[in-house]
Amino acid sequence: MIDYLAGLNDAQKEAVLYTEGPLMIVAGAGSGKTKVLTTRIAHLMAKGIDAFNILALTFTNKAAKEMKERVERILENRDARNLYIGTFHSVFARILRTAAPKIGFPNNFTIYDTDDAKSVVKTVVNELNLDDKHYKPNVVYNRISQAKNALVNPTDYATDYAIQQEDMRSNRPAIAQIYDAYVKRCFKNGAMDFDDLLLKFYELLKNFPESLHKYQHKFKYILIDEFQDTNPAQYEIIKLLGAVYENVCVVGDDAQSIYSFRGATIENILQFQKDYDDVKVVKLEQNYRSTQSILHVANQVIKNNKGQIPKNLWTENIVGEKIRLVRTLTDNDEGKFVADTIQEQKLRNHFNNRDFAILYRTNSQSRAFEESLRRMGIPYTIYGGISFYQRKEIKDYIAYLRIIVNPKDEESLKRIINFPARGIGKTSIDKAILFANEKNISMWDVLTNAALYGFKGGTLEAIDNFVLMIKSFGSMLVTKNAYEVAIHVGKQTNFVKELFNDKTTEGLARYENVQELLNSIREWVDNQQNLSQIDEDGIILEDTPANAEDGNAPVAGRSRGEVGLSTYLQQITLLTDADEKDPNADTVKLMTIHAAKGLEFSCVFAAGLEESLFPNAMSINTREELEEERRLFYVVVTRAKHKLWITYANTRYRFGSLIQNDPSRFIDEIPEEHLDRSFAGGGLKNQKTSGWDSGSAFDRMNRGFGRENKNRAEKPSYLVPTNKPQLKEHTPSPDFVASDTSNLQVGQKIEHQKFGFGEVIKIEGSAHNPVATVKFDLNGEKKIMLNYAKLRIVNS
DNA sequence: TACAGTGCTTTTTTT
DNA sequence: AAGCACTGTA
Repeated sequence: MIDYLAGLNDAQKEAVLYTEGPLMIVAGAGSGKTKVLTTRIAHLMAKGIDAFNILALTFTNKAAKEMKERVERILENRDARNLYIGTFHSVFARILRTAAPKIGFPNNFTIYDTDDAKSVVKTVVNELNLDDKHYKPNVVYNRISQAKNALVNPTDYATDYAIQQEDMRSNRPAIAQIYDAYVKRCFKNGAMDFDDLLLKFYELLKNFPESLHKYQHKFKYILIDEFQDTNPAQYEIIKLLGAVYENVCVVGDDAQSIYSFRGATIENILQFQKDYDDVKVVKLEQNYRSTQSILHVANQVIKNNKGQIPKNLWTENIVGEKIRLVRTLTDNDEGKFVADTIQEQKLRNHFNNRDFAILYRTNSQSRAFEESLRRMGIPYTIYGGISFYQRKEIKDYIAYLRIIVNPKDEESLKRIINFPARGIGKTSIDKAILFANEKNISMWDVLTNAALYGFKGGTLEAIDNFVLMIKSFGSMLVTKNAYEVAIHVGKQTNFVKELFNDKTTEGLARYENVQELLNSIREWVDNQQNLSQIDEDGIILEDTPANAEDGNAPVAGRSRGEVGLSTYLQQITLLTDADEKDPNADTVKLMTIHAAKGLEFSCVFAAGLEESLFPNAMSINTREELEEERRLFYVVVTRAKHKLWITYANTRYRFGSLIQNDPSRFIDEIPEEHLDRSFAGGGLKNQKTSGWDSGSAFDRMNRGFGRENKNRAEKPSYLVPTNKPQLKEHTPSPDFVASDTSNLQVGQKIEHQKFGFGEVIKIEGSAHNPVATVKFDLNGEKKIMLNYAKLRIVNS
């Protein structure tokens, strides 16, 4: 083993060597947190602790994978394969896979992703005869999720005064009822949602002393990553697991707590110190990642938050360059600027694509960057957005596989019972569901006795055939692996053929996606066969590299679980789109700031620094929300190693119409001496010419981002006029004040800060979201969303 | 029953 | 701008 302590600073060493008793590591951004965690694990094992007794929990698969790999690298052997390193969700899911019957769930329980869960909410809302326009699945599901994360069960929910007050205030008094029905329905379906994976594991520990005892003694050493993002459910689980040995090591940074919307509470950091008498606290304050400039900016901004844990993050790195603050006229210009700058930096400074990240607040911002990067021929990868497994055709295919494993799963059953069309129409489906609800049995139970429930003729025949088919698939589970079953299903159901026969472009894409799914299942089976090993719980240890020579052959005598469909389904639901992508690929990375937590890049573009976008309009109502936005800003700044650009646009498209935003308040919090302001794109004030091709704009821009490109012959693309109508800049009246536009009428004259004077010629859209069409004297007709735009009514 | 056309909502962040 | 649900038509 290599000398793992070499290269650690004093604080890091202390955190590694303090192995017994509760330990809290306050790890500033870029302070070597992962290094400490992985070294600590290596140290534990060097001391002779059995890998089977070490549990490390992370929030993302990515983090788990990295930790596993780095421990292996330090140990230089394969002992790491026996460590429990994984996300909260995946580790608990694996344990629940064997323990589920104790709490009334089948071993083969289905894991519902967020879409599935919302679909169940919708079903339940409709069955309760409530209006799903008012009880929006999104809203209701979030509420339920919050409750679960706070360990509030339906009964508590219904009787908690504060919660009920809140639901009354939003005029949704029936959420308690929906929550109750939702839980019952999931139970009936033999399904757990993401939150249940925590909640049910907690219940297992709480209600079954023998289980608690077992895992308390199994996990003698516990490590928790990103502790600031744990929710109460996770906290209580950790507390239970660690209660005997108290060897609990938590690592976190209160300044990077950005998941409170998902139920995380910083309180856990304080609670941790209360729950154990003698918590050792180690602060990691030396930053190895960023330049001094970047770090100063981060430190200065976060100072505006109240009540951070006092710490002094410092670095020995060079001062570095100033942060470039770039204003553009539109979101598209912002995209062009970024793509152009990347191109230029690659040429001048020999960066690779992978050195760049474009980070933003919301996923919808990716489009402008995507377009401009594509136009420049710069390879990029977008993280976030819909994952492969969320595509409709993939979800449908997987619904078949789920039904085979767990026929009680009504959500999946409804998806595929009539696709491909087999003569079981909506009327029949509704009837079956009705019977199921009346008798409190599953829809599948109704279908298997269809004749009993009065189904007749062609419908009865169709149902019987369907049931027979699914049952025949089910009988394959014992002898066939996931791939064999999946292929068989695709053929027998005509699912693949149906897609193949659709020769439209989309149909072709769907067919290819399904082929890709099948390939990935085969790949998974191959991998599992090579390297799976099963521990005494029957829990499969994932991602353990093949190593036939060391005699660790897969444990014999088990069912085909390790390559079986059930295991496959369990793990793909917990996969996110980030897990499908290679982080080392030489591409520019595009992702939300949330998704970028824990990552670092040489060059970072923090985009869309505008009021109402960042900080987001949804999060400026309370001090707590705003501070979380500020922490988010702290996170994005500290992702950068060498160069940081902060960009914002004066106008951008939202829901198809233009809106105008002020620069983010966070920009004002950056010390001016660290900033290098510039402007990219046309529309300079007092500029008479209409174009973006004016020399002065170009000069200004040059001054803006560096002298290097002075000799540049060609104008960057965003300075070249497009065939779009040019915006004629308007200087707002000195007395410009936005008017109340709730009663805006057709025919009224208004002034817009950017577009100038104009007349309202149409008002459409809904009452909550009115859209005015305005004919501007200078700039022609534009659609303006009144909820966002600032207009001054000139006359009435 | 299927689908084409219409109108309405959506975008905060995710395991 | 786009996706979704609803409606009316064939």
